[in-house]
Formats: sequence, structure tokens, C-alpha cells
Amino acid sequence: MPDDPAYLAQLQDYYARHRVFPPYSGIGRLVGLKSKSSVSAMLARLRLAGFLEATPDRRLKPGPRFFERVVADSVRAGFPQPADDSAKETLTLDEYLIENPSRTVLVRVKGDSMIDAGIQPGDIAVVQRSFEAHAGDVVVAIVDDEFTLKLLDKEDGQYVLKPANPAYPVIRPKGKLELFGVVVGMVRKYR
Amino acid sequence: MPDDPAYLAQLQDYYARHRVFPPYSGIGRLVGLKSKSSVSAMLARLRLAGFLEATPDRRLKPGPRFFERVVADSVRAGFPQPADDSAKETLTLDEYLIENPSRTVLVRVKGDSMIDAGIQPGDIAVVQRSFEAHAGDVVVAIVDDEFTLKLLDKEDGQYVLKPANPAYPVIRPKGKLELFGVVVGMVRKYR
DNA sequence: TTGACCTGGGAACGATCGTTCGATAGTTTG
DNA sequence: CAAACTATCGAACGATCGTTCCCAGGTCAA
Repeated sequence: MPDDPAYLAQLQDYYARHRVFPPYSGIGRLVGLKSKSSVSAMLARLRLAGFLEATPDRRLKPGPRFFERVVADSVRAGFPQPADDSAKETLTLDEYLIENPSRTVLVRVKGDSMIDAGIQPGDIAVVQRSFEAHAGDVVVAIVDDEFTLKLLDKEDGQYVLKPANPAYPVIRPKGKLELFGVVVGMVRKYR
Repeated sequence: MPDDPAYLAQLQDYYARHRVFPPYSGIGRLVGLKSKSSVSAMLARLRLAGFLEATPDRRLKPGPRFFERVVADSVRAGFPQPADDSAKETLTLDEYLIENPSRTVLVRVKGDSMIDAGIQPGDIAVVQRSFEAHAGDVVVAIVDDEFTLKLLDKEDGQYVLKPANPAYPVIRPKGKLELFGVVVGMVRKYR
């Protein structure tokens, strides 16, 4: 019985380390198959399942499902996906956060003016440009020639920029409010 | 005069599309070099510059500088890389956050016990299993058959789980502390 | 102008690749 | 129990790979 999930996991790890696939012989060594024909069969299976694809040059490349991750719910103590194929929610982080790649920019957060909104210095904000902003959105505005991350709100029909930190003042733009984009996601890396 | 930056940009584009490199002949077609020897020379230069490396199998792989990406800094008002859109989409968030795919699980956060650490309900924690935890890490522990997200700390040589919210009590495990994994990243989506 | 130097093209070569074809062992089906 | 199927192995094969060497054309300094 072939253990394709384990093979796939090995491949994913190797790819994460090197950003490239090894040759068939290397894959064999990696996953514990001694024959290239076994590797070939295994890869064909993964290809059918959508984990792998081929480039125009007929080279191996990661398929759409290659980067999927399992989302575990915090309520169940059942450990992650032993054989639980049924209610398995998967997603790739890219697709989850970035809907419009060409208009999406990452901005590293400076300062703690949004700390009460769970946005800390060093975090990376996923910013979508030319996106209609509404009151309640976190936005990247341009104030005094600098990017600034604030909560967009409305006071007396006038847009204002509110920090999420009592130590900072509310910004009431004099002229036109210049928006760079809307924050659609947030990413933080520990360690 | 060789136009290495342009060559590199082409390579990065191709890689962003396929997550894999073409063979030398394909690279030649891609960047406009008609001879594999020229390609070889060009790649050697890029290798020296740190954009490319070799795998243990002596295959081409992206080097540390290959994914260099202008993360817009909040200090400058100069808009991010207007002309050079090509090298922009190379770094994916998956690659940024997930180092070890087979041991990484996503866990959706429930409750506000970590709110002061900037972790809100609905956020998705990137959890790496079987990863040595130290005091100061945010960890996913198993308490009463449920996942729980807490800050790992040490009191009198004993590990304890501290919430980041004064409304919750510190958890001092009676027996052995059961850890599910260490939180290495955090993702949030707005709207 | 000459000659060293650099860059890209072309051809040849051995190494390595991925495919293919049986054979084998273990499991499932009838 | 026999037959069919599956997953693997091992060997052989042509295709393709990346390297290497040499040459053509251009540039720059002497």
C-alpha cells in the first residue's frame, strides 16, 4: 500500500528548504523508494491528485494543491487529520490573504499606534491599493509624506484617522484625505 | 555588456509563474540568449552575486537574494517600485511563514485570552508541531482535551501557561504539560 | 592600428535524466 | 485455491542536460 501522503510531505519539506525539486533519483532517496519507476508511478498519482503539474518544458512543478494547509479547529481535541478526510478544511495562505496580487503590497508596520487593534510593530500589513475604503476599515494613509496605518472613521460626515492607542491623537485631515490603500490582511512571524 | 538585472527579472518572473526553473535551453529562450554557454556564464554570475545556489544534487535553486522584495517602508512617501513590477510578486506569504510544511498546521483562534499579545479571535495561528518550545514562546497546549493558545513561561523551574488578558487566570498544569506545537506565525484577514 | 580583453554563438561530449519494460512479492477478488 | 491486481524493484534505453572548448565580433587602451 503506497503511503502517498507521507511521500508528499517529504516532497513539500524538501521544496520548502530548496524551492526546487530534486531529480527522480533524489526523490527516491528522499522518500525511501529505491527505484525510479516507483518514483515515477508515485509522482503520477500526485499529479492526478492535483499536487503536481508540469511546466511547458515538461518539468515537474508544484500544482495548485501543493501549498494547501490543514486548518484545525480549536474546539476538537481529535488530533489533526489521522484519517479524517471528511471535514477537512484546507487553504493556502496566499489565496486566503491576497485576492488581487497585482494591486497588493506588503507594508511593514512601524510604531505602536495600532496596538489595541492587535497590530504590532514589525507586523506586515497586506495592503490592497485602489480599493474603496469605508468607515471601520484599517487603512494606509499618506500624512505629511509618510505612510501611516490608522483606523478610518467618520465624524460629522468627515473622514478622520483614529489610532488604536490612547497615547496618539486622532488625525483630522485639513484638506483631502490621501489614502494609499486598505489593509485587507495582517501577517506576523514569531522567532 | 551583459544585462544581468534584466536576465534575473525574467528568471524571477518565470519562477513566480511556475515555482521551478526551466532547463538551460529554456532559460536561453526566456532571456534571449541563443547559446547555452552564454546562459551558463550568466548563471555563474548570478550565482556569484548570491541570487542563485545549487542543491545537494547540483541543481539550480534560488539563492537568498532571489526573493528579495521591497517591502514598502512606512517612512518614505516614494511609492513602492513603480517601474519594476516584475520582481514584486516573488515572495509568497506561504514561503514567508511556513518553513516546514509537513509539520505545520493552521489553527483558528477562539476566544480573547491572548488579546494583549495582538492575537484576536478569528485569527489563524501558524503552528509548528514537534518544535522545541522555550519560555516566551506562544504555544498551543492541550488542556482538558481542548487546544488552547497561551504564552509559555517558567515559574520556579515549572512551565506555566500565561494568557495575555488580565481576565483569565494563569494555568499551572498539575501533571505533565501537553504541548501541541509552537506558534511561529499569525495571520489575520479583514473584511 | 594593433592586441588584449570580454561577451555571445556554435558544436561536441560525457553525465544524468525520466521513461519504459519486464519480473517479483504481497494483497484482494472470485 | 487460483486469478487479477497493485506497488515496488531492477535494468536498459534514448533524450536531454549542463559543461567545455574554440571561434567570431566588439570594445578599449596603448
